[in-house]
Amino acid sequence: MDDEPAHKAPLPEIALGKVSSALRSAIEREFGDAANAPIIFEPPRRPEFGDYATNVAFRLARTTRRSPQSVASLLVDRMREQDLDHVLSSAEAVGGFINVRLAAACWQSNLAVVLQEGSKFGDAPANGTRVSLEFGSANPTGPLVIVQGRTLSIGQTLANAMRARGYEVTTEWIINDAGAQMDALGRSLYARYRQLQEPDFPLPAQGYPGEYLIPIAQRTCESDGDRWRTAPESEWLPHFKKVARDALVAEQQHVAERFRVHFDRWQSELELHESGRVVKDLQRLTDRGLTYVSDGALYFKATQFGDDKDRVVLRSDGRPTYYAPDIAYHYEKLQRSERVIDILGPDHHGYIGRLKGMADALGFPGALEVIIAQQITLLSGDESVAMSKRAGAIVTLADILDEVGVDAARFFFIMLAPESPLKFDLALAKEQSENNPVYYVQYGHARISSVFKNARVEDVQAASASPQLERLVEPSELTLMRRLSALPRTMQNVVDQFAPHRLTQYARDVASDFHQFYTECRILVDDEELRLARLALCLAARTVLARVLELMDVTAPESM
RNA sequence: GCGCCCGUAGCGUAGCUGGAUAACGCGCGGCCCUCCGAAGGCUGAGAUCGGGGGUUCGAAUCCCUCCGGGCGCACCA
Repeated sequence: MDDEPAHKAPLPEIALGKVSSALRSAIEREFGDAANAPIIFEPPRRPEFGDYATNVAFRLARTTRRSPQSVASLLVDRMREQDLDHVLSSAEAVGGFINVRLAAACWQSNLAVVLQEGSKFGDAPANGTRVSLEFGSANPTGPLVIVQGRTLSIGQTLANAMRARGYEVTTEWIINDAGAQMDALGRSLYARYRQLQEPDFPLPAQGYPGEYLIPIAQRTCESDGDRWRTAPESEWLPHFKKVARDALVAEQQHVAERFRVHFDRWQSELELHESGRVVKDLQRLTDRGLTYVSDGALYFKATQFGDDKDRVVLRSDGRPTYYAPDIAYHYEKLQRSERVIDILGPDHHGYIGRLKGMADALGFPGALEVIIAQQITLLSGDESVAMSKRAGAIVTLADILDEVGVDAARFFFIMLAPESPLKFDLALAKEQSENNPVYYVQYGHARISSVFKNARVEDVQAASASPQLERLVEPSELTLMRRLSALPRTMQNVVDQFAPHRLTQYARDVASDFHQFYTECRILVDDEELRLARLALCLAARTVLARVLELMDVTAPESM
């Protein structure tokens, strides 16, 4: 039972476990094991209700036919008869809830752990689960636009958090470089190329009118001259498709890196076709009797796996649909991962059914999870801004980065729950970038750093060795310590719920608790024990802030 | 018509497996720098949680229904 050194108070989780088992035995003694209600302690909303609270008395009230408050009072009395002084500073029954406050020493022990683990605090050991996380995957027909900023931010932050919590994550992007849209792209580039000589040369009707193809056309002209002007389409089209595709993919990769988003794999759809895997994996479905031919087209029996309707995979002319290479792509991902996660835009939510159905059909039921990131409405003041590539009006992600910077953009894009629509007011983002909450958090980090600059070097070193932490008893100190201890739980929550916005919330909470502590407690006091203890708390707070910012790929400045 | 997401203070949002007086930021009113960074802290006003039913000891949260807004329902990608 006593794994911990005797001189140290148990960590909060362990202390809470002791409180729980004491409560459990009190329940059994009073009500017998017929009343086996689960005891769940959770932090209450309001701090005056203690560190943790449980509603177990409400559940017991029914079976025992007593009021929740009388049950809670009785149980608290019984708990007080047990020796819990070393873990509990108070326990009381209020309105049917049982509220407990842990001994300050438990939080101080936890602070020592933060100091000891440093930048690793919050990590979980490897759990042997391989995760494929796909996001981004914009069509290679234009520059990345603002909408992609959201999926990129969510995806990368989720990947960071999952890795920290022990998952083996592969981030991936599929390049949709096959199909009719690439013909349209090739023809659009060709038109831009011709326009260098003949300004009236028409853009194709279904093409991409954005000006971003012009510099690519100019480069082509510089390298190739006008040799393509007289060539037949059968010759120039494959060339221009490839040139446009390569240039745009390179630019997308460049912007992603600038946005601090990194992909482990870039999968070309064209390559899936050319390697024969698309056809092979369709055959796999056919072999299982999961396809049929109707009106000359090959259908996958998606309705057998919960989809609304069966889905065409091969058109009546033999060409595969968009869905076909996705089967090959997902089959490969499913084979090498325990979990496959796709982050898609809202325009793809009709696609979820057939994706999951396909995973089931291929023998991986439940392995595929889909996150839908809702739409961004782009505004400038009161006016909406067109974002359609086909309309030619583009606000690129690179533009946004130029305007507000990577830090603010990354933080902003994950501030809202993914399923919540995001209104991005360009004018506001430009004018009020200083009001962005990211600066509040970064300021906290810079402020702590500043304290260390003012402190003596020997003190800072001594502080990292967990000095007299029992001197930390002020309310604002305890609040901050409790907050820091929530980092591992918060990170796990981000991972389990696909909720990166909890990270931004937590970062603000940590900064807020620190600022309050800073206001109420002077750190560099004459009393050496107290000074070192408070420096230790600052060190831990800075560690946690830096960690959270790191998970979001936002910089943690020493000064600003 | 069917499906998915959203509707919480003037604005933007949070609210995790249902819990105690619904939280945070911006904006608005007031207060706090002889002292470690005021990009900060404290405090006030401001919410019938879109409407109506239901389940429950208890509902912003779950169920039904209606109303708004967005998106999707292809042999497009």
